[in-house]
Amino acid sequence: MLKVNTQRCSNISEELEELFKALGNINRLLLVYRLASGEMEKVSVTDMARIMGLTQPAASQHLKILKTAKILHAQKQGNYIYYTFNESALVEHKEKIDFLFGCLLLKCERIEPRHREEYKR
Amino acid sequence: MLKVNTQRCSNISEELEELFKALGNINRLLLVYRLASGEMEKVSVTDMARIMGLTQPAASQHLKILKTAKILHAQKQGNYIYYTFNESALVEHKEKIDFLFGCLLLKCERIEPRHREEYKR
DNA sequence: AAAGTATATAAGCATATTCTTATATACTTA
DNA sequence: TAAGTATATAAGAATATGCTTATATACTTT
Repeated sequence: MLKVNTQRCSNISEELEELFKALGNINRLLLVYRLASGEMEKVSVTDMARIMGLTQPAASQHLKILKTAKILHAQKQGNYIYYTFNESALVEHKEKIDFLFGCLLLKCERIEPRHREEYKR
Repeated sequence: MLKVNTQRCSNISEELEELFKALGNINRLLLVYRLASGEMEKVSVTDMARIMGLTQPAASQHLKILKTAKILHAQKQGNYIYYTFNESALVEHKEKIDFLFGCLLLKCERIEPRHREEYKR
């Protein structure tokens, strides 16, 4: 039998829940893609509001959620607070996702093919 | 400059939004971990209701969300409809996540270290 | 056929999320 | 100092999510 630490799964679940919730919003996810694509390397509240067609408080609230979930972090530069990727935290997030999908895809391989036909009611 | 297909990012965003929303709920995420850990290899509505302490309709609704997001799929076996991992879709989900985090972590490396000190208001 | 079991769905309530407007704070510039 | 700019937060409205109860469907067993 595949041995997996159940306690670790439970802890990681709570940590991943926040990450998935933060990324489970189209405005936040599109912003992350803009940063990831290299289109822009940092974003201020004003930038996000303009780019995503949001009001300033809405953008501020979205960036706060991304910061709390440790996807972005804030750095003051001149007159602006720029949000950029929180590299160290993102590496940890990726490790948790890889652990989950690793277990999960390994598990798929162990299920017998004869049980795989889809059931449609 | 790092070249990334912006249209692909936009399409993947909408696909990933549904995945992240589906996984951004503690009951659904814990269930996925139970399946991923090997603790159980399939789950019925009745199983989920019992295990997670939910009513039968609540479990049915959660499993529907996981099915719609192509994380699980349904297969009838005997008296039960069992939900198991949707392997082919999960492989695609993982590729999208790897694409996002790949761009994103690559982007991190390009940001100069001097801009990395955290700003706390 | 009637009763029991598994699942799904509808409708409504409770809570959470996302937005808005209004306002506050910090800082910069005229 | 006063005005302007960037950001945050508070409060409330609109919408979405997650639960409940009630009921329907499909199937199995007595």
